[in-house]
Amino acid sequence: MLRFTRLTAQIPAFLARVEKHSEDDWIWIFMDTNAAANVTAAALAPPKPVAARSLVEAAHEAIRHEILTGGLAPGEKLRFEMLRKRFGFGASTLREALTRLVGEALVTSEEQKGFRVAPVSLEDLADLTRTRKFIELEALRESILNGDDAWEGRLVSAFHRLSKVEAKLSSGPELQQDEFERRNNEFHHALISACPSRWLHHLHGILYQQSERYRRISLVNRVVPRDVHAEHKAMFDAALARNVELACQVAGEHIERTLAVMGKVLNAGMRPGG
Amino acid sequence: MLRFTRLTAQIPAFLARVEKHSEDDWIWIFMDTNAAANVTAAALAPPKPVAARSLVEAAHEAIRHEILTGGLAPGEKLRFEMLRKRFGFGASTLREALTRLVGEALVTSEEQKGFRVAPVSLEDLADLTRTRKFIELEALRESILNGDDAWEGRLVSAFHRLSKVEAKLSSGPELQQDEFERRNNEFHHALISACPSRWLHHLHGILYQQSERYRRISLVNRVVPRDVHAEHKAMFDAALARNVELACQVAGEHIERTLAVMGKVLNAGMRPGG
DNA sequence: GTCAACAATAATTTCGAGATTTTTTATATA
DNA sequence: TATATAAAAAATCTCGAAATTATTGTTGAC
Repeated sequence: MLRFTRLTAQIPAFLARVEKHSEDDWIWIFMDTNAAANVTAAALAPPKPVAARSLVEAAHEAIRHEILTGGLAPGEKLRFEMLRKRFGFGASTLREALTRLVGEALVTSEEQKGFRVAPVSLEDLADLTRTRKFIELEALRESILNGDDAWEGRLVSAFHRLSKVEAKLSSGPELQQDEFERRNNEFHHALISACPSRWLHHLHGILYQQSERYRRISLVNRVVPRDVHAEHKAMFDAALARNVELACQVAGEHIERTLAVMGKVLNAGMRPGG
Repeated sequence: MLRFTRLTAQIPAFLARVEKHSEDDWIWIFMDTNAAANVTAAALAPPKPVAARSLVEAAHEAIRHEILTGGLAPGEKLRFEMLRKRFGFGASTLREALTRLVGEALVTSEEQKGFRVAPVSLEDLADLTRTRKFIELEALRESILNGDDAWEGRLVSAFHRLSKVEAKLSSGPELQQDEFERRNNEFHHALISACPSRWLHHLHGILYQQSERYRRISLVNRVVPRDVHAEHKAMFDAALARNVELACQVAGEHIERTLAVMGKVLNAGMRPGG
């Protein structure tokens, strides 16, 4: 855990402010990732709170967030000099953070030639979606069959929290995107949380994070009106009713529809080099 | 690529000998991983040739090999001082190699508390096998449906090479284990190589490497007689005949049987702490 | 004008020392 | 004896410089 002594000794450039909450033992580091970033005059996202136990973890989270939100573009070369200026970490620290991201397939690396943000493509999106559907439906099936009262409790809670932020999202500005992603993740994870297979969860986690990347691209420039809340509610109802076939069918359609929407956005907005 | 200047400048302790083959551009580094290892008087494995483009890659390969073959035991703490003495790499290099292994789930890490070899268990083996079957059969199905002449060629070649080493394995000593694993991998990969999904291949790769670890444990102390060659041949024949259902059934049984054998070995040989 | 060899520049990779944190040991107190 | 606190030891984590490699630019020969 980071203590104040640690933070005062080396305050990296990326730090916006530091807070100590009395409720727990964590130090919250608010990162202003836009401060040193070469972003255009777009609206600045609010600082993302990160409870980091080490600088490598902080660097990992910071770079991951930039990749997911597009601050670091697909295919972009990740030079250490640039990353050092932008985030304020040392070379070895950055290197280890990038290696973690390679393991998550968000970054590619070639020996002696450095790192790049993993590219995106329509083909990859289609393959990813198809594979995720394959994994997620199996996990959902097992989860519904194994779900107990605690599972139902998690599901009800997650659905409620998601519904609240969905309501805000449709009316207000796009400030809530990080929060929406968090709760969306929470809901989808709750659905399959009673699946007993550790490995199925592990694989699903990899694919889900990948698809989050595409989802955020299509979220910022939404072109197709869509009632996501109704889709989530249908999944929620079918799961609680323990109707395996219906739940899988609805979830499958939900994933497919996401592909359709994202496909349109990518197809319209992607440039050859991007 | 490593040049000789690089090697002569810093010859790590793990180097046994260095060769330059004229046929290609690689420098072959023969690592004597037992030299500095605290192994007992067990029979020394022959040096494993590794074509490394960087020291991180060499360290990654070396440690991975030790974990797969049991030279580093499941659950064992991986202290940097020990690794430095044993392999001869610097701290940052080792750190990055371990981070790669964490991405492959062969090593676990806890912030500020270091790295450990990932544990093994009967539960994990059962879950792993079940998940691998799920993924591999789907990939096999798609592969057979999409396979062209080139795929058949790869399959015939891989099966032939595997058969040769299988014959040697049953008669001779256990010197061929690395080679058997390589060709076994080659054969199983050839079977599904016509599956067009990149992500299915990616996920399968993760699971296959994990199961290799358990397989090697059961190989060194084989207790159940088994005609592996016949099983491989049945898979080979069904795949070439484009009989999807039969191939999947046979492959499924093959995976299940492997679980049964490994389960017996683990159950008999595993100690509480190991 | 094209290509190869060479020099200059820029990037990645590696190492070891110092800073920080965790773990162990010692000491005091109830 | 058990518990809490403090000092000592051992481990991890981080940084920046040095070594190595890749890339770019230049020159000269054909």
